[in-house]
Amino acid sequence: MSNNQFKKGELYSFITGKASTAIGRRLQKNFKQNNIEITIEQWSVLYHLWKEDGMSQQELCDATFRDKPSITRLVDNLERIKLVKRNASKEDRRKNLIVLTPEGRELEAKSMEIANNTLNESLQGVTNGQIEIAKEVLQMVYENLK
Amino acid sequence: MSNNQFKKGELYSFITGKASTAIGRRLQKNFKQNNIEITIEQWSVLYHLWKEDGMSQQELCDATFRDKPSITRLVDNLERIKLVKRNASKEDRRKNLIVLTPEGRELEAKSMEIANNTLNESLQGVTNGQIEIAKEVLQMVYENLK
DNA sequence: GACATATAGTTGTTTATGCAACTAAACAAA
DNA sequence: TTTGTTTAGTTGCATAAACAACTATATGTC
Repeated sequence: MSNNQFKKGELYSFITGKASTAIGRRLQKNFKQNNIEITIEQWSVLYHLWKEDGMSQQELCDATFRDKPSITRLVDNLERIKLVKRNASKEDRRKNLIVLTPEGRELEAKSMEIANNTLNESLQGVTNGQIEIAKEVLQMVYENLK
Repeated sequence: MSNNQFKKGELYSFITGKASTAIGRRLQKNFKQNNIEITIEQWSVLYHLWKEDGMSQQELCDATFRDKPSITRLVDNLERIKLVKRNASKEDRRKNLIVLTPEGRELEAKSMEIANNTLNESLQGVTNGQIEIAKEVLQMVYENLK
């Protein structure tokens, strides 16, 4: 702790500033330039549905680190622009299963390509080892605060 | 790039999810528990004013990685709760110099103590070296995307 | 079965963000 | 001085977040 002290000051700007979300904003910008009219928040939901269609809203909360109201509204908006649909679960009538529409499924290929390109652009000059450590730190922080 | 590919998938959740802002949210929670009724975004502005009072809004934009409308509104809110005041610059009448009120200055000691405690809590088990690398990665990403 | 409790999701309110369009002052060139 | 450009800041609009309060269904216990 005492050892960390002198380094912490510089961290505050990153934590409270917008630097940590720079990639997300660039991703959204690149989507727009390619006529993909969704927000990164919406994309983060679609991303998990592409891996596993028909997740419940609660599962989407856990996957995206968001709370329930946030997911409710993201799904609202995704439903409004017809990329997903809420299907009532037959096993548990409290649950909505969120399923992709054909339009929602169609977005995967192009948007993943843009995402990969954006990530390459963002991580230029960053080594694999550094990425691993940065990920570990984020994970540990998240675990510490859970 | 090709080398990074397999690791990138796991990154998307962090980038688009809320894990990267977990410390900020915990900080805000800890403020509230100590009856400090400000948001972390407001705190991020105050933090820079404590180091240098009388910054212009543009300087606050650069320091906090925020755009001008964001700072306009953060200063609006900080002025409304009487923690800062806008002073018109005499040298350049386009500029507002943002100065702390006595109430604003008073918040520094207690909130910095809470921030330091929160950071210690968040970074438990993370070594200095790891913190350094995580900071470097964030900095490089930010530079890459500037 | 009846009651308490946990889980899934929604709604209301306040604050912040991203983007584009705007005003006003400063500066530069002719 | 006039005209054009840059810089500082504001406003409008849509989306998202945090938090608390809410409804409805499921589950566990007696």
